Amino acid sequence: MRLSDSIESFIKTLMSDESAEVELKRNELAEYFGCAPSQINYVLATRFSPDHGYLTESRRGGGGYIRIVRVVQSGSQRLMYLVNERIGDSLSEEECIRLIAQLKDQKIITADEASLMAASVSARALGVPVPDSLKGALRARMMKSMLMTIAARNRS
Amino acid sequence: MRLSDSIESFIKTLMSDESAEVELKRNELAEYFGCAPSQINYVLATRFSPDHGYLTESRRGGGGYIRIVRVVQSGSQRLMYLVNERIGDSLSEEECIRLIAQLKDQKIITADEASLMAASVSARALGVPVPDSLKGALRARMMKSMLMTIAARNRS
DNA sequence: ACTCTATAGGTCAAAGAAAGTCAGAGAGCT
DNA sequence: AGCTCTCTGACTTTCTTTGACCTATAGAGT
Repeated sequence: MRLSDSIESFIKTLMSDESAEVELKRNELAEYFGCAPSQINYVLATRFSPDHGYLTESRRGGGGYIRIVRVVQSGSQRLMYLVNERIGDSLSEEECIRLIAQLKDQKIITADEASLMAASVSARALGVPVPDSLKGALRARMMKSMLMTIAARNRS
Repeated sequence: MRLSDSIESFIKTLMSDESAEVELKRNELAEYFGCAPSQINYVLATRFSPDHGYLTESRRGGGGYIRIVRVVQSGSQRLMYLVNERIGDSLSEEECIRLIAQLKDQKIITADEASLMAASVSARALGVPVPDSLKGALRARMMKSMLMTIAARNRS
């Protein structure tokens, strides 16, 4: 069995009891598995990425930590479809507006949240000297990031 | 638990009873926590700055003190201040997070809206090949755009 | 009033404590 | 062999904590 797989399933059992969230110390975990600390980052990158349905946050320095949150759960089908399939590498402002409107219609987000999202991807917000192709990429990433956090809160 | 966190919450419980103001002795507090006095300044700087919604004043010499005041502002005042004065041409991710957390604490936005905003300005969302200086500019514009949207809806 | 001194608080740089990054070595397949 | 996935180690970045040195103020003594 691969080390990465062991670490992966170890983390998953820590999370299994419905809490869907773990906090761990990178160095302790590395010590426990007798590997380099950066191995933990590798596992995070290859098995706990947003595409896998997880969000991670961390803090450096004294008392640092890594927190992993599981996001995929039954209810968020529509959101995960958007994140993994519908939204590719680029979105126009119009496409964003359309998707946001749909989410509002489906009551996945509130009207206030919809206008917030629209504001963030608006031409006004992105009015910096950046090529249009990159703006599209930016919108796609922003939308995915926001949809993931919506999915994260909807799990319950 | 980090020392800084302990000191932070200690100060906050001192303030919690709606007085919105505490006065303390730097040396006494340091003694109580068994740390260097300058540790208190660190906590003040990193957790009780204006961005965090606090003002501090102090006096040296005999009978010296440190006073911490939680700033109370109406929602629209706060939003206008942020848009017109605090946010300039550029913001780091950390600054955004701090300002957003502040708005949530003051109940100007909901927790869900806060995480949506944080998601949109996160490094994950802005992870396209664009120079850092432009990312800062982008965050500033996105924040303003979103805050204006919030201000607009609150006027009703 | 004026000076002196004890008593606060302020600053800053350096050490300590975690986590992140990335290039390259190793291992398993086809 | 060549490709892809794993794994490690050196180096980087960020956050915390401490200690040495600096500055301001009140009050006592003259």
